[in-house]
Amino acid sequence: MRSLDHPQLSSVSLSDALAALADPTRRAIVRVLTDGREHPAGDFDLGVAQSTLSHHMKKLRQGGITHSRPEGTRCWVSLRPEFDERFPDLLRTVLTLDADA
Amino acid sequence: MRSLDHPQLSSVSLSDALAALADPTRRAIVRVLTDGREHPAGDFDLGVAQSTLSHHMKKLRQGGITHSRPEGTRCWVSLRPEFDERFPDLLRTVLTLDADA
DNA sequence: GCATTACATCGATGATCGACGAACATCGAT
DNA sequence: ATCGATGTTCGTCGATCATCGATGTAATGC
Repeated sequence: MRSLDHPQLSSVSLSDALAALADPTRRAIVRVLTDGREHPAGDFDLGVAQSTLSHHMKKLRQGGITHSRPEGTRCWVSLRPEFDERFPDLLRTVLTLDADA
Repeated sequence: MRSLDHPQLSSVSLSDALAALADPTRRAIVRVLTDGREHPAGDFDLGVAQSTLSHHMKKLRQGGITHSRPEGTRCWVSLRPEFDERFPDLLRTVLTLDADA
């Protein structure tokens, strides 16, 4: 798999990040990733077509939230640790609210 | 002016709220409102047409973030205090990040 | 009454969204 | 070399978005 685009965190706007987090499917992905580990993209069975999942992964990458590391036929996804430095408290706050909802 | 629609806070989803906050023009409106006072809608000169501003006001209402109170020919806009109970810390976190950006 | 003010709503436009299936690319295994 | 598995990308769809100008509406002022 060709390597994937990851924006510089400095070029990710708050609007980008919030828009990425505004979708419940994507928040579900992020919640899984909060265990701090890398997950194969196929781990996320969220009731959408595979191409749709790939679309959401792209949005999360572009929002600076996740990192995708292709390895062999698989694609390992994890949170970008620098996201928390760029937007402190945002992820924690949003995920906490989501869990309550 | 006919009275305006304000959703029950319980029926506002986190997705609704985040989508409302994902737009920079709307965040600019919210930031002004954090002084805790009511502002006439006309106070917000954000470089968009009047109809566009009205559209953003509607999105903020539907996101449960603001309250619009028509009085005479004017429309007084303020933050909904219950929003913070529904989504604790969200507004503060987002606005803090926006100010830094 | 009539004009003005302040805002909402309508209708249109072009962009983007989330969704899908199909096609493509890459890799591991046979 | 072929096959199957894993994901990305493409093309398309209907829906929604942000924007505008024009129109509608209700209250105020003359």
